[in-house]
Amino acid sequence: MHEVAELAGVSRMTVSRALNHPEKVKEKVRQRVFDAVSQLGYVHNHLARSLSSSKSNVIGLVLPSLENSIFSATVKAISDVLRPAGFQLMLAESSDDPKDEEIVISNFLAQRVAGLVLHSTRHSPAAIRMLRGANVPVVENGDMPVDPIDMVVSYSNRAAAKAMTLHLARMGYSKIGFASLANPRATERQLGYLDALAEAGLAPDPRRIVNVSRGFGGGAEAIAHIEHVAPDTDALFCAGDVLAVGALLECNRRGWAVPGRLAIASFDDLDLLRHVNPAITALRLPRAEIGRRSAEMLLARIFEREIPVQSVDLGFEIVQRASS
Amino acid sequence: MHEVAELAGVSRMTVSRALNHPEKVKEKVRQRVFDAVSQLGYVHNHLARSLSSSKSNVIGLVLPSLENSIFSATVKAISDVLRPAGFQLMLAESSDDPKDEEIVISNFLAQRVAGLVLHSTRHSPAAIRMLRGANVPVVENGDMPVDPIDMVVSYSNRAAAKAMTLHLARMGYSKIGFASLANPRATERQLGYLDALAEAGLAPDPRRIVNVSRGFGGGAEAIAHIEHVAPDTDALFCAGDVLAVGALLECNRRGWAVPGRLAIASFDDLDLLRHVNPAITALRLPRAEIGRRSAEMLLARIFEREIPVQSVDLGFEIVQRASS
DNA sequence: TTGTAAGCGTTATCAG
DNA sequence: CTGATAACGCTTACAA
Repeated sequence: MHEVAELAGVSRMTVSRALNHPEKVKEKVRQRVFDAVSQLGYVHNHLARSLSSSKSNVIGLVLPSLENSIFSATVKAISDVLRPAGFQLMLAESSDDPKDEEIVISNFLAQRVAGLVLHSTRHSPAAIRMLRGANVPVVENGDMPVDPIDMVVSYSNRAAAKAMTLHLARMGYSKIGFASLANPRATERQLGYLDALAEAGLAPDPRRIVNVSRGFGGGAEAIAHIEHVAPDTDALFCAGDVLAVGALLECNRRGWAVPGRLAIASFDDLDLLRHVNPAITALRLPRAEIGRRSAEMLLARIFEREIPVQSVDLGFEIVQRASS
Repeated sequence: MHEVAELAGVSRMTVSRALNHPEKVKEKVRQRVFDAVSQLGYVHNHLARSLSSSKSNVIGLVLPSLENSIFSATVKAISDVLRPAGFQLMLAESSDDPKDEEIVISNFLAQRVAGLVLHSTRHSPAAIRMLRGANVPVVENGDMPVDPIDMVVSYSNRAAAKAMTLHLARMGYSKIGFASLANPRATERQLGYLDALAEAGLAPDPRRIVNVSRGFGGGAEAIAHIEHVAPDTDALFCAGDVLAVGALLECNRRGWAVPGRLAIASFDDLDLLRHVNPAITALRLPRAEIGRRSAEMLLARIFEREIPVQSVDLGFEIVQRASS
């Protein structure tokens, strides 16, 4: 920057201003500075800038898993809002483990991120303490938390699962099964499923609830479980889209009619669900909208604009298709 | 850090040492420092650390698209190598546009990233100049580049596509079509497809080459194209896994026998390909290995260790399944 | 509109 | 093994 200043015949301060607030520098000087910058191939040092101004332009995002395609819509949406504002995205994985999340958060705070998006609502006490102490804007994403740290943009897993189960019940299915996964969001969904059974006056039957592994294979596991343990199950609600597709493909393989032999419904609506045969009934969740709103709320807070609400429940939508 | 030093009764320098090189500080002092740190809830400032030491602990990753699930295996693998080494991952999207990539790279350089992974091999001249000038370790990923910037970990799109096409030819298919996408990797794959036709003595037929849109819908578009423009096509090689699944599902919908009416093969091997009916023949690419090796090479360079090779071609594998 | 001086929070360097 | 001092490259606050 020193060299740029010399070449442009101004002080370093003027270079800084030309770079950060071009409008505060006379047109002619600004041009000289920009010319010098490109002539010297000067690259601004954001580290020094952030340190000096105590304003960072990095946002941290913590995802339960980097392998899950479900989150890519959220990531993309966040990134799309951040880029034009000149912010960068830092990514890390919590593996749904509060201890791992705590480490990741502490690293992000050490990087002095300007804001944080956490795709989870379960945090270690230490993590919560750090976040509150750091006075950094935080958006939580994965569910509607009971005791939010700061801002929230999400939907309720429990309410959504309940709505879908009730939908199946209203369509006449009375022996509804649930294929679950080992993560806190799936656990909430299972509670919603049970809520709905109670409300619909259907007796819950533990034989119809099965925990399976992630991925398409999990869906096949669920079908095998139904066949052996509760063959009279007439509908299967899957805690994840990939599971639902796996289950459907397994039914196709076995020649089970869907929905004749078994109806299938999915939590979350991947594009794929519309393309399989039959297309799968699903909960459409506003993944992209969640990312967009999260980033916008963060930026609003960073620029000290008013934010209308601290907590946004974006809801969900049931998409009825041929599989139920 | 000042307060930590006071509470521990040492100088700031000793705190810094206790944090960064614990072994260089007497056990007793170290303990006092750590106690003070947790008592005060002190969070190390990596910005200042990086500025002062001119060593950053952030790696930048540029992906063509944040929405493509194909890349998640690479991201995950990179992250898994980086975390234990204390490095963070910064993410950005190039949209396969060299101009966008240039902006993203310049932002990363402004953040003083310690290294860069570029999932692309086409860069703007300005970007190349910046990278060379910055003297930052770079790994290129999406293909084997003709003129690498620095290090390379990849496979050859052209060679892989050629191998798969030859494989189909050897199986007896003689009217092989190609469903392509509008990105540089798909373009290379198309060249490989043409290479193979030439080598197999099959005449290339432009009617059998179709550019489709991304996603499952693109696969259906390809099938529609074949039906109307080149109905005697006996095998379809898809430039992407999602395309291949879309094509297969569309065949199922139309009642086309696969591979009887049309064989299908995929570039890239998603888990899903094994679960559809019939399972789809695919090229298995070492996505995770690419991420792992890329991160390892970057770290080796950063720590000034010897790297055995600058450029690694990890190859590919043909997985023959029921669809061909 | 531009410049001067001080400092952001850390670490490199060298002395003790 | 520990401490004093001077950077690191920029911006804030104020002065001209």
